[in-house]
Amino acid sequence: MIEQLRNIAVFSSLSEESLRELSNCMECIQYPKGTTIIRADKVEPYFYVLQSGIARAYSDGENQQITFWFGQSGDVLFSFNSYINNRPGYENIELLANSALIRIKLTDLFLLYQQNLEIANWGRKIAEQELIATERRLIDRAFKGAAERYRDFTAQSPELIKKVALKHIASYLGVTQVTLSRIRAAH
Amino acid sequence: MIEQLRNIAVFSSLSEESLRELSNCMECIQYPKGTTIIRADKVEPYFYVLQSGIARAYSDGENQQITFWFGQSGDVLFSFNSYINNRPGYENIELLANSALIRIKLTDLFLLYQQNLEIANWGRKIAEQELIATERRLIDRAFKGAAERYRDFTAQSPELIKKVALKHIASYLGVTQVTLSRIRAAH
DNA sequence: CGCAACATTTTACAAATGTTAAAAAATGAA
DNA sequence: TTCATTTTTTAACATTTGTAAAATGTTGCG
Repeated sequence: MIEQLRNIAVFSSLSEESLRELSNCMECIQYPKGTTIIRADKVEPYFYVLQSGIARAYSDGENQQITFWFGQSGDVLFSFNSYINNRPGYENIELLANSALIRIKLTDLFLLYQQNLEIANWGRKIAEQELIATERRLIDRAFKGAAERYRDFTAQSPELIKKVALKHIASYLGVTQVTLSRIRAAH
Repeated sequence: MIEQLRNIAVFSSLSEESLRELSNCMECIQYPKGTTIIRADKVEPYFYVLQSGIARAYSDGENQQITFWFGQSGDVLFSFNSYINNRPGYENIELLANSALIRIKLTDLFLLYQQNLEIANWGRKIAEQELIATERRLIDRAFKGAAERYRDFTAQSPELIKKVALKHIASYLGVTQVTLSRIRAAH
């Protein structure tokens, strides 16, 4: 188990001992494509790491559904508002492929944060990495047009382009599906 | 000093002892309106807390300057990329009013993160709060029109509307100044 | 296969926002 | 105050993006 975890980037910096403590709270689970693992308006009690598969987070609006995150192998996956504020979140997360996940109960994880300095700093770095990625997206929206964001996305996530419906990619990029089609047509 | 810190929300959760350790690394400084305290393309060696005053973070584009953050009393203020990755950042931060700040050298802060469990968790929560605020803005851009974002901004930050140039607020909201004027004209 | 369900593209038109330039208003310094 | 500078608004027009609906393409199942 512990050797297997070493191959997952998010765990690679942890010492043998911390990794063992963390692994005591872990479960491996597998879900089929189409499973919704996190629902808006519920407090989600687990923190997940996606070992294999694809996930997307979205929120429902009046007449639209906005995708604002995609996850791939190695990515961490959690309801921000459940994890941070212990409140129901605004995101649904569904699996777009059969997926293998590791999950950790938040109550266990928070206990570790209060007991283990290395794990507390590990949790800090997870939040920091998510933060810098999110802010980068906000700034990219200001400086780059939709066509450039689409090119960047295809360059950085070629597997997602193949496997994810374009309507989801369109809302992730902040445009309608019609606009994305126009971008793609302009080869 | 320590009593003074207790009144600043970001420090309020810390124990007497941790607060003393942290305060050993602190300096109070004052800068006049107009000072640029953090520059893009420099590694910024300090973490700041704004005791009083107003700050804005912006990035320079080809022919535009995009404001993506405002800070007020009690807000933390740091170059994300310096703090998280020890690399030059993409943001400039300038003061829009005479301001009093507390600063902590990052090298000292990182040492504390490796020594003090409570401070490590304090740093984790700071990143988490910034994360959830940033993600909320990204989602708001998808679900709300520019007029609604402007109304929300005026409701949540009435002091900023009074004191910050509208051109900065326009770019913060993701529209041109002309569009913001039109929104305001439609009372 | 052949159909049904769903995804993607295309078209025509509407609405929102951007661009540029100029006018009006506000600000700050002498 | 007065002048110069900067900010904000307004106007006219161009461009982008959105909306709705139809056409085309794709997928999976009986």
